[in-house]
Amino acid sequence: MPRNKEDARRRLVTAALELFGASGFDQTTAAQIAARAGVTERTFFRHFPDKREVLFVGQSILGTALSQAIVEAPPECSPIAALRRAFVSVADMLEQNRQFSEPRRHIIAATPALQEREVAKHAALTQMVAETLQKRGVESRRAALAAQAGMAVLSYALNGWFADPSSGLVHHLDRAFEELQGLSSPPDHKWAPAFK
Amino acid sequence: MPRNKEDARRRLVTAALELFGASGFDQTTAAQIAARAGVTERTFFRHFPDKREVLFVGQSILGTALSQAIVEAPPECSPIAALRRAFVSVADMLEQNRQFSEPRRHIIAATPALQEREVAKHAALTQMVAETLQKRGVESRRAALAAQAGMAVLSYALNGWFADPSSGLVHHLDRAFEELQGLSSPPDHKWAPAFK
DNA sequence: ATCTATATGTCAGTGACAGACATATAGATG
DNA sequence: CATCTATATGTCTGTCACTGACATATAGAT
Repeated sequence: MPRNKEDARRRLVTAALELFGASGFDQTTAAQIAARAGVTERTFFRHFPDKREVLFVGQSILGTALSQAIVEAPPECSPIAALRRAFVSVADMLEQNRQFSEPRRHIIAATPALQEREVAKHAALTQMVAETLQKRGVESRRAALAAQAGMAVLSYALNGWFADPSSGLVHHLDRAFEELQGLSSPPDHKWAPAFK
Repeated sequence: MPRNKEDARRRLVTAALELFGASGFDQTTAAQIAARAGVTERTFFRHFPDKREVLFVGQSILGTALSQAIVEAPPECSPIAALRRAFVSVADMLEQNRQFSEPRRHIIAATPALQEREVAKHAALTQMVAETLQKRGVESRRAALAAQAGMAVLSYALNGWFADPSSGLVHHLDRAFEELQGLSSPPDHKWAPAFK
């Protein structure tokens, strides 16, 4: 086999992360990333279909893990309950990657074009979750609605966890699902209505 | 005042819609759109920050209409109830634009780059909705969750309405909100659990 | 009739990305 | 050990999205 492909990929991701963090996404050229990684611009675009994509590796891993967990949830689970189990099952993986996703978040937060891509990835993941719910027998459009509500809960929990990592991600997930149930209650108790 | 600006805008949008529909988004160049509209490529990019944006005019109108309706909902409304009122209040506007949004949907459905932009616009709208809910006194992250669930319901209803325009959009909205409530019920009654 | 603000034209340049073709290297094969 | 091969990479060239700088045209105010 030829020159080490995966290593070049890793070098490209690392170089991109560093340059984006230092100079910003728009001010960093694909050629610069390639140069720092010791390859050519053309090689960069052989590894990633476009400049943004270098920041979105590993999304597919999360997707397949989620899919598998959803399928394996007990059949008597409601759609939301199945999603809850799945999210808890990948919490560990997410907590592991925190050191990588932390700087990534800052770069994305500073770049509209990257936010657009992230939102799209989120939507794609949601789509995959919806299709997996269908395999459990959930009707198509109902599955889509459940997936969107569930992924909203996941984002909610992740935001809370990024702000406060001291309590684990699982704890944030529990609270977030309780919030979803409380959403239709009148706004009397102004703060979280459903927990202690 | 100088040459008619708004008219050039409209010609550009029309030309883009026609060319995208005929040849596809990727195969259509910005210069071609400009030529058909009787202006220069440079002028195209003075009216639209990028090539995709020509298909996303009028989103801001919907946003402001939604915001206003949310603020004006009775204070005793739950977040979801406030959103429901707001959606119903813009249903008429949406039904009016159907002839425009119909071909637009097909073009977007055939172009990943446009789907990405649409998802982003959807997210931006959701963000605006969340911030408006906060003005009603809904706590920040709870507002975000409600906005996402609510916008999911809106999409659900719009999809149903596009597939079956015979019953009005308001009817689809009613059904969609009932679906949201039924999401946490066990999957016994396989079809919509909450209505008649 | 002139004057002005604003829309548009013109020109040149940068950078993302793709096709075509050549070259280099790790490992299989003899 | 020499060769051979699949695959990764380099090189070159081209298209197109998008931008800055500067010139020009036009509808309306004076």
